[in-house]
Amino acid sequence: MSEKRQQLVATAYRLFNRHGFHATGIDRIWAEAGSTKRTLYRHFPTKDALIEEVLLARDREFFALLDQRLAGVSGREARLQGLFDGFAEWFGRTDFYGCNFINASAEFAEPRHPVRKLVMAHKQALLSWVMNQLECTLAQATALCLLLEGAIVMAHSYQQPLALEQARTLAKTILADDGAIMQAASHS
Amino acid sequence: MSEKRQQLVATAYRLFNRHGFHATGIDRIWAEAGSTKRTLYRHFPTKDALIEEVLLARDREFFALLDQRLAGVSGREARLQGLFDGFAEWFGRTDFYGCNFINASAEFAEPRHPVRKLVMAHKQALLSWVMNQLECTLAQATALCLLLEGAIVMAHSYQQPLALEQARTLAKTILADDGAIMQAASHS
DNA sequence: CATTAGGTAGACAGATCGGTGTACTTCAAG
DNA sequence: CTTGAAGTACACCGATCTGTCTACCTAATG
Repeated sequence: MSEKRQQLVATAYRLFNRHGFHATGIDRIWAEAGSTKRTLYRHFPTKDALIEEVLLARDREFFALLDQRLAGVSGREARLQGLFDGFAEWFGRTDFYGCNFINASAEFAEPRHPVRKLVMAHKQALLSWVMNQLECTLAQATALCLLLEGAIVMAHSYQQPLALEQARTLAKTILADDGAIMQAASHS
Repeated sequence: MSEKRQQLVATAYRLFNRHGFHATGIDRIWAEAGSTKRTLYRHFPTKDALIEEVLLARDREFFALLDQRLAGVSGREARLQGLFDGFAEWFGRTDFYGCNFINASAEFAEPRHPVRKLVMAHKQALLSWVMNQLECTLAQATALCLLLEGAIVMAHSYQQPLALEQARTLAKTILADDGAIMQAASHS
């Protein structure tokens, strides 16, 4: 693990968040990372490869943060609260620019594009994570993810981060219901 | 209203959807619209102005489609069903690329950018539209929008359009509750 | 000592970007 | 008949884009 490589990924992550993937030029990334173009291309063959690396790093960080927040917390309801507390803190950050993977979906729409596959893999991983960590059915986990994604959009596009609390209330009823309500609406 | 102008907006809308705003070049827009660069710049001073016009047109079309679907439908529950039916049809279209305004948020993050202001205006309009058309409280409308936005993300980024049916089930309980549940979680 | 990976510096390429200039045509309204 | 708006065709501009090139430096490892 090279130090320059990490700085390049971190800088790219920050710039991609702020300005988007296509609007961020390679030159700005290596310049702000305090590196050179040759070094960047030594580590990443193309810009797309750098984008993929950034998303992979964010995927790891994201789940690490969630795991860390739920570590030692027992009880399904308490763990649900921990999950939403984590999102609340995320939304409150000054460098919150929505979900990187939702944003990536906006710029890479073709289903066969590697970036798009990373998006779907990340979201599928989140679904599985919720199902495992909150010990619920697939239908419940899908509904919970729907609420979380909705809250992200409310925070980012509506600029209403507090809608998360409504999602939290709904989430509690979903888990408390033992899946009775959601089972009927599950088609996936 | 010029014919060429409409073709330019329609083509730009299609290309922006498929490839994103920054990844779509001006040259491709006028070429595929069967026009010329000079004509494009006669109608729109800059590319950003074209983007804004495209979003404004989509905003008008979006609410027109919703109004059309709810025309003549009476009863709050039936109107809610009509709204979700409209979204279901939207998700099923082959040219579904998620919500243009959510996507615009990904590429234009600065709050003072005109495009970003259009996004917030559109989402605020949707919130008001839901509140008026479904005759509900602000808290209920916020929760319903959260469910709709969540369903959009599930359809676009998760590739699970059927999660919309879970949102529909939750939405019914929100409206049936007469706002009791949501009132407690409302902070906005 | 030799090899190799990582980093630096800066030029360079070919393409594309958003946007402008000029000159000509068409056509409807005053 | 004249004016002006709309459209066409195409050259052109400076800037920026991703990516490659050569050449040299440094440090660790075998």
